[in-house]
Amino acid sequence: MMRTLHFDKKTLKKGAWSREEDQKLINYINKYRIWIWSEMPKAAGLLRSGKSCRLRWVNYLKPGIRRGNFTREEEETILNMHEMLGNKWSTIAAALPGRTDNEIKNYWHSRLKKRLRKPRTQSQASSSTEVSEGPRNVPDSAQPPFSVCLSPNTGPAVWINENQNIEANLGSKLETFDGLLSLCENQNIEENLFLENLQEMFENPGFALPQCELWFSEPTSPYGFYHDPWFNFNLSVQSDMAVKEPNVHF
DNA sequence: AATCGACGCAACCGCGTGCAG
DNA sequence: ACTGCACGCGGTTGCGTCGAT
Repeated sequence: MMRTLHFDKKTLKKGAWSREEDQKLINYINKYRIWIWSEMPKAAGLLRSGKSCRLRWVNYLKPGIRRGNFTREEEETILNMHEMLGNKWSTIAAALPGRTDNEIKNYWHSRLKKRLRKPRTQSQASSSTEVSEGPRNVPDSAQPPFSVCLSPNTGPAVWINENQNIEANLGSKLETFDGLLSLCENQNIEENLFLENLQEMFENPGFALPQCELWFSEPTSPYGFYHDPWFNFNLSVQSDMAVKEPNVHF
């Protein structure tokens, strides 16, 4: 066999990437597209490990990567998904088109984590519960009954919050708003604001569920870290990525 | 103007997993 | 079944920047 390493580790360059290195990587990938990371650095004329090349491409050079400030909606998607999933950065990144897991992870550690420790006002935070790493430390009595994830890949799934991220796959796909209503009825989800918003999306001709990923959750803790309406109803729709991105898989 | 600490971000490291031989 | 490599993910580090003193 086997695939061989092409560089002595001692000769590999580390640290910040130069413009020239970036350009070599971009040129190579634009030209050949399909590669084996461990072999491509040599072919591209780079004295880097495949790992380093992959990281540079995935986190920085890949087309479609969005940089700069996170929107409020993105922040809330991160907060809600982190509450449900914990430090599953790649999963969270999949719900935020153009954002990388590394960027989300950095953003979490540098900004959002602190926000969780600082409830906005005294009245909004009735307890002085310290928030730790991982899923938000919400008192059990304050947990919403469950959160729902609709994914074209997995089908609808319910996270039962009392038991922390236990997934109950409902085993059927939702392709219509009526289907969603049935789901909510079956699961005793009360109709409220989020359903109205979802209906608009289902009825939008440009909206095709198989190409979308929806995340939403029941209104969050009454003990509250955030009580604004935009937080209580958080929804991220990932409808445009599959449509706009060329059908190329790296 | 110089120093220092906090912060943000890019990159590295180590580990788990999957796969080929 | 076993071995070893590549890849992807999450944790961590280190450097550059900026603001306070």
